[in-house]
Amino acid sequence: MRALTNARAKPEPAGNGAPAGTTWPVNIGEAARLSGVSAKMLRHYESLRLLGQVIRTDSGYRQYTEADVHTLRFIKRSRDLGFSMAEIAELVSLWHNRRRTSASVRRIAQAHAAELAQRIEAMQAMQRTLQHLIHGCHGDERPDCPILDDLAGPAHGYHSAHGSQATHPPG
Amino acid sequence: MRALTNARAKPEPAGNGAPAGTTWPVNIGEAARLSGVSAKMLRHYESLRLLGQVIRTDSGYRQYTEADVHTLRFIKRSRDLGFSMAEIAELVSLWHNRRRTSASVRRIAQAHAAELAQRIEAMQAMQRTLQHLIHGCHGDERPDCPILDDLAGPAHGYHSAHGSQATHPPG
DNA sequence: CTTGACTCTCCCATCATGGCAAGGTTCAAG
DNA sequence: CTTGAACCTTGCCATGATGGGAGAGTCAAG
Repeated sequence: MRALTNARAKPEPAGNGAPAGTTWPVNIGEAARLSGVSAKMLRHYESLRLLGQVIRTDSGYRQYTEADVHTLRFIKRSRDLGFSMAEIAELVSLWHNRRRTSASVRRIAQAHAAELAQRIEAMQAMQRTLQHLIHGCHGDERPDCPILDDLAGPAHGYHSAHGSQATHPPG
Repeated sequence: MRALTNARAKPEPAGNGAPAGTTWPVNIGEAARLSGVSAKMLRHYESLRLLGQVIRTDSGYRQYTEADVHTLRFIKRSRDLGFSMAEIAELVSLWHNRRRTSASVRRIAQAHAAELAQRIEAMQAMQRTLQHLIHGCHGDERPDCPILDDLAGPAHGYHSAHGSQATHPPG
């Protein structure tokens, strides 16, 4: 038992973005290399139904077609833009659906961008406070430290903006 | 068996930030309320050795002192600034150590701020690309969509910045 | 046939957090 | 004293995306 179940007969010329001498379909390692996604993740994505059913050889090896690898690149690029797997599942589905509307795609992107903006803002708020605290700390060998004062202080929510007093845990 | 192992005898006046009639020590629920950290997390932090050993009643209930709650507020504030638990462990340790140097505290804050900056920048890069793609998508009922084109395209790394062509999965 | 590279499936870990279940404790009201 | 509500306990499982590893099977070249 070692004949391939599908394809592998004709070494198609490959016109996508793969190295010249690529013969399709490819094993998981090659698919990983071609798509920039780890083999581990390929299996994971498959379990999430992002790839449709991947064909197998008789011995159970996964065989990825050009279309699969193209989809994997799509997924990779989407991940790089921060989309969640759920969102990517939608995007892939829309990509495959020729009766999609660009509005539905745009909606997903917009929602993601909005959430991204929110997270960025939250992190920037942290950043601002941190910078303020860092700026106020002399950073020498002495123990007095406005950073600890702020973390410990009841000077809560805002940055307290004045010199340090006692900064030892009570008790 | 229901006498308390420790304390609870004298209702100390409480001079920290707790509601007026608070008698120390308090149960986990009250400590959670006072610190803004969930009871679940209190147990978790304890398992991470952030609190020292919390005292118990004979029946096993945790008893939090004012100092404990103060530390919990410290932790909460640190979490709100995005510090990891590992970093917080260090910060708490420094806070308790009166031979600390402010430099060591500052170093931790600085490192965190730097990582934060990096993550913000990465997200902003995503954001920029997304905004660009969203901007280029008319968002109507037609299927043509530069967003999908980009995700699918070999126009990789950058934003391709021109109109859509074929955007169907190959095969 | 052996060897090394590759692949398979499972299970576990991350990090901070939440949820649920089954059982014990406390305390006030009846 | 009993009962019930509200609280507490431990323990396990789940998240989301990813990595690591074990143990076993497969493949191609020497």
